[in-house]
Parts: sequence; C-alpha cells; structure tokens
Amino acid sequence: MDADVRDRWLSQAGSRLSGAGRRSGAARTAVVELLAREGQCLISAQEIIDRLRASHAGSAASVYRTLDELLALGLVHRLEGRDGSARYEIVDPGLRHHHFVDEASGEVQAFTDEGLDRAIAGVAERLGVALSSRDVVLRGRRT
Amino acid sequence: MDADVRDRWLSQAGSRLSGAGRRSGAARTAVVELLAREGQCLISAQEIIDRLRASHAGSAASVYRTLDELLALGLVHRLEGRDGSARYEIVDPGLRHHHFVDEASGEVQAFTDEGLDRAIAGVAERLGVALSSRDVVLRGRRT
DNA sequence: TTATATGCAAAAGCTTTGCATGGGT
DNA sequence: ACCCATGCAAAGCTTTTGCATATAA
Repeated sequence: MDADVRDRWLSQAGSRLSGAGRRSGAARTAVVELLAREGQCLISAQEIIDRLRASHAGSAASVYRTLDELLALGLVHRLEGRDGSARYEIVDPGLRHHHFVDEASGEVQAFTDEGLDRAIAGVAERLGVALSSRDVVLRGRRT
Repeated sequence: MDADVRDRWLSQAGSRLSGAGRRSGAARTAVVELLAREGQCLISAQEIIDRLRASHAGSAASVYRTLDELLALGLVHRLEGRDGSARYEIVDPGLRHHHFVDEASGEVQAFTDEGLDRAIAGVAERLGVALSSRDVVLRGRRT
C-alpha cells in the first residue's frame, strides 16, 4: 500500500464528492477509506462488503451505491472479473498499471510498461480517438 | 462476416468437439453455427439465447453448456462486458484483434495493431510468463 | 428543517444445476 | 441399449431498487 497515493486520493475523493453536493455518511466514509488503503489494485465489491460487515460499518446497498458514485465521478475504475463479479480500483495520476492474472493461482499481479503504454497511445492516434480508459489483462502461467 | 474464417472455425469446432467425445445435438449445432457466423466479434450469451429462442432451436441451459464446452476446448474466447454479462468470440488463427468501445454510441470496434502485439509479447517476456490470452479494451470517443 | 444517506428486504438480471426425457452412436 | 444432450424449472450470485428511518447540513 502506497501511503502517498492513499492520502492524495482520499483528499481528491473528499473534495470531488462534496463538490458534487453529496453528503458524507458513515457507510460512504468507510467505503472510501477502505478503497484508499486497499483499492490501489483491484478489489471486489464482495470483498468490501465482507470487510465492512465484519466491522458493522456499512451494508451491501451502500457499498454499491458508493461505488457507483465514485465511478460516475471518475474516482474509481471498474474491471469485470472472469467470474462475473466486478472489481474496482482507485484512479490516481501516480497509479498507471496493467494486470497479469496467473492462471495457476488466480493471483493478480500489477505491472507497468512504458513500451505498452506507448503502443496504446500510438493505436489511439492511428484510430483517431481520445481514450478515457485502457484495460489490459494478460493471462497465463509463469515459466 | 468473413466466410473463410467461418468455414475454417466450423470445421475446427466440429473435429475438436467430436474428438473430445461429445455428441452433437440440435441445440449445440445451432449455437456453433450461430457463433461461426456472428461470433467473429463479441456476441453475448443473451443475444445467442434470444436468437435461438426466436427459431425454437435451443434453450438457455444448452447455450451456456455449449459455451462452456467451447471455452474449455479453446474454441471461443470470453470477455466480460461492462454490464456484467459475458461476451464471446470465436478463436481463429486468422482473427487476432483488440477492441475499442466508443463511449458515445456504445459501439464496439475491432482493430489489429502489430506494434501493440509486439509490446504485449515484450511484456510477457520481461515478466517471464507464457500468455494464454490477452484482453485489450480501449474506451473513449472519436475525435 | 429539509433533503440526502442508510439499512433491510425484495426484486431483477445472468448463469448454473438437478432431474426427467429425448436422441445420437 | 447405453449414455449423452436437452429442456424446464428451481436455485445461486451479484447487483439494483423501494421504502421507512436516521442523519448531515
């Protein structure tokens, strides 16, 4: 967990949410704080729900509602999991990575690669599009 | 729709399925033929179900069962949709493409890009992994 | 005070599964 | 004849929604 990213995103999220005219309640606060700490790489809604239930700090409905809000404000990014459940991760300028899924263990590893980023930028230019998001998920086995 | 790809995949699918000891029934045949024609770029299970129901040629259960089989045999590729419903597309040596989603219209456009493929191969080598699949989904707007 | 956030429970999709039946080989 | 494929309906999951209540501003 990167403390700089956590703090920066937390303050970003705080201002964007209040700027959008939303009030801050206990459940939303709990979700936002959990995401700042553990949403730096893909976390599932179910995992958030389970964690909050363990500390009596929010219901499933509030988790989904908060995630929707954050998504609409561009504060989180959503990636569909292989099992039909969505995974979220915070959006922060200091975080730009892609994902590799080890099919042997199911474990997700984040990586960065400048060459890949350049290739994607090249594609966007060639297609004549302005990108708002890029999902790259590689799957395979370690050799 | 590319007729060469359709025919090649159809014969591939036929031999691999019977080779795996599976029998051919009406429903599975209908799914496989529909995929050969319209699964060259992302089609959802729901869409297949609706089409087959319209022609009384298969149930939801059979569609999912067939898709699972094809997936296990590596004959289709599965990509999770933004709305929590999976999308499938046939796997064919002559078809290697990535996807761009136009956020204005929701339309999906397939594209190929050698530079991107090279960059991905480079990443795999650097990470020391053997890839079994690569999902690249770019989202944005045409400029 | 007044609108919004929350929790519960019900509802809504998509997908899977059990079981009896039909059909391939 | 034997087993697999199929269809139906029920069950399972994740996610969404309605509504009464609690709470921030």
